[in-house]
Amino acid sequence: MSKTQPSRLSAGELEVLDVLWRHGPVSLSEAHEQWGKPIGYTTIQTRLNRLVDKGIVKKSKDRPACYSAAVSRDQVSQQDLKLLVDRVNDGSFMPLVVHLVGGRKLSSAEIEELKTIVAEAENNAKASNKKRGKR
Amino acid sequence: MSKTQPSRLSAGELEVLDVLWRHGPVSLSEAHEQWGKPIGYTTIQTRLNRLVDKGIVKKSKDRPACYSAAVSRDQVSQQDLKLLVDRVNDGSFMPLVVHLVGGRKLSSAEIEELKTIVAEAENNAKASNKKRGKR
DNA sequence: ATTGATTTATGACGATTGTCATAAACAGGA
DNA sequence: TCCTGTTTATGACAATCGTCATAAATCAAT
Repeated sequence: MSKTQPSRLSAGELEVLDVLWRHGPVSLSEAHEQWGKPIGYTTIQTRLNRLVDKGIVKKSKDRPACYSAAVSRDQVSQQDLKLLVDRVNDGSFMPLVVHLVGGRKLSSAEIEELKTIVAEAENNAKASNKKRGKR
Repeated sequence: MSKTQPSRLSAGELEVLDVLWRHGPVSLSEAHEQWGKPIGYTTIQTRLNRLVDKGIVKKSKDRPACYSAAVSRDQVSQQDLKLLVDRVNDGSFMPLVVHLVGGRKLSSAEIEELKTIVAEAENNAKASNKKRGKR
């Protein structure tokens, strides 16, 4: 009875979460104001409540109820990335790195960070080789 | 009249594509054989045909018809990655790189490749700085 | 030509998602 | 208390997706 296919959030669900991520806990009417494009009031209500049912959004008991994200942007991001690697890229991740880093203008700060990341990865590799008695 | 939300393929759709990506053009029965887990024959038929309607899979005219992917793994991967960056990560990509590279054992070949990628990114940055008259 | 096997075409059904309209509840002021 | 504006609860409907069963069409070997 394991879980079924862990699923990604739909584009619409992400839209909702995005509002919550940007403007912290909000009431339904606030969410509606922050929405940006035209959308029915009850449409957001329904979307929010469905997310609440899924446990992805928290709803306060008070009135007007406050909705807040129960998952962070990073959590969703990492989950999605994992799914992307596993389901689409058949486990390989380098193509993703290439695509992320290539064809994009990087700031020097970003380049520095990348170097750090790679250096760390290198150290890890060396360390684990040592541990296993390789050299 | 722009496009609506460009949508990601569902987990099930990716399952179908994965078979096509692995075993080139296949007939329905071949697809069914390659499937792996138990699934109804016509279920695959329906899935395949729906993908054909979407233009994501090609169906040959002959009989038995041959189905083949109309999009590559990389195309889907890149599209998905873009959506992930835009919709979930609000445009920022470094967290994704960090997550991809960190917490994973890398081979020395992969580390070399990463260095190359970073070096290229660095050169690009320098080049464009030069072009813009900076230094 | 007949028949048994293979391949296709259709039609269905439930769950999910996106979209709302209506209606019911409630809260604050006149 | 009664009215009005706000907040919630319900119910609906269409599109998509996953799952198949049936039935029709076609092929291949008698």
